[in-house]
Amino acid sequence: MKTMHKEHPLTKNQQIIFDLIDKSPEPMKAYSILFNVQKKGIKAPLQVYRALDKLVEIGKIHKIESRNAFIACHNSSCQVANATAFSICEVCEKVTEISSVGLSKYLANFKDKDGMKYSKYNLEFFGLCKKCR
Amino acid sequence: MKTMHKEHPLTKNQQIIFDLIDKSPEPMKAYSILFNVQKKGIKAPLQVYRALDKLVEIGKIHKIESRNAFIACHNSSCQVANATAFSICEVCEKVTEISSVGLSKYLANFKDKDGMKYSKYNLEFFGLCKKCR
DNA sequence: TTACATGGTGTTATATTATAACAATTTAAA
DNA sequence: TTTAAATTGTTATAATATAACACCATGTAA
Repeated sequence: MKTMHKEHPLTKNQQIIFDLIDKSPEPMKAYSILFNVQKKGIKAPLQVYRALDKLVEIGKIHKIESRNAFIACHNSSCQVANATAFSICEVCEKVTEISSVGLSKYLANFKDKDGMKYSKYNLEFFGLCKKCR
Repeated sequence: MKTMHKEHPLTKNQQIIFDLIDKSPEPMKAYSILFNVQKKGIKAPLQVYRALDKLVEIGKIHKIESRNAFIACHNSSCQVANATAFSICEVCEKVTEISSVGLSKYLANFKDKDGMKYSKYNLEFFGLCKKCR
């Protein structure tokens, strides 16, 4: 067996916000999330950001740093929470999580000149998606 | 001969801001830049952001997306403006630009399942630097 | 030369993204 | 069952970034 993951169930706010992001076909921004969950009683930015922080921490969602937006993890979750790669279309802004064994192996084993080894990485590719090409 | 780059000289604001970033041992944030150049007559955020945008565009500086901070390019500049990789220490926040031929070749040639080819990427590694280990 | 296109500047105002601080409550464990 | 840890709700505010508009400098074409 590889890694053990205690499956903490999500709290109410976390679940509401995860469900919303998970259903979304595109990355969602924090204040758009806030707007969408206000009817469910989540009224303040902090409530959103706290849930987002937690969801990122446990690997259920990822932050697309270049877009300040959040997307649900589609790589069988937690295992890759610390090793993320995305493709981003610069025209339509479609974002796709990349799952390539080759890529993740390569990056996980990458050592720089100082022999520094990394516990985590985030890679964002930019280009044109099929549709926009 | 490989690629031709017309060397547009920097404008006054661009030069002031580039010099500041270039001298800085660590990535600088926009409002810290603003504070530091106010004595030179740059008074508004927009003046800073405009210069930053341009400097990023021409490859003189890079944005560290996960930190919202800017660092001067140390990879003989423009060639790699669209292919950036950094190592970030999660304790002391030291950021170093990675120049690895292997890595950049690997990423430049990476194709995902859809055969999508990318014009650009940004990679951020996280870990502990020598000092902090 | 004139005109006109392009890119840069200066300015005010505002939008967007994110956190501080504090009190109350829930949950999980010891 | 009391204690520690995490979560919540709330108000206020910090930090990051852009919109809109008027003006100016420079290069190019008529």
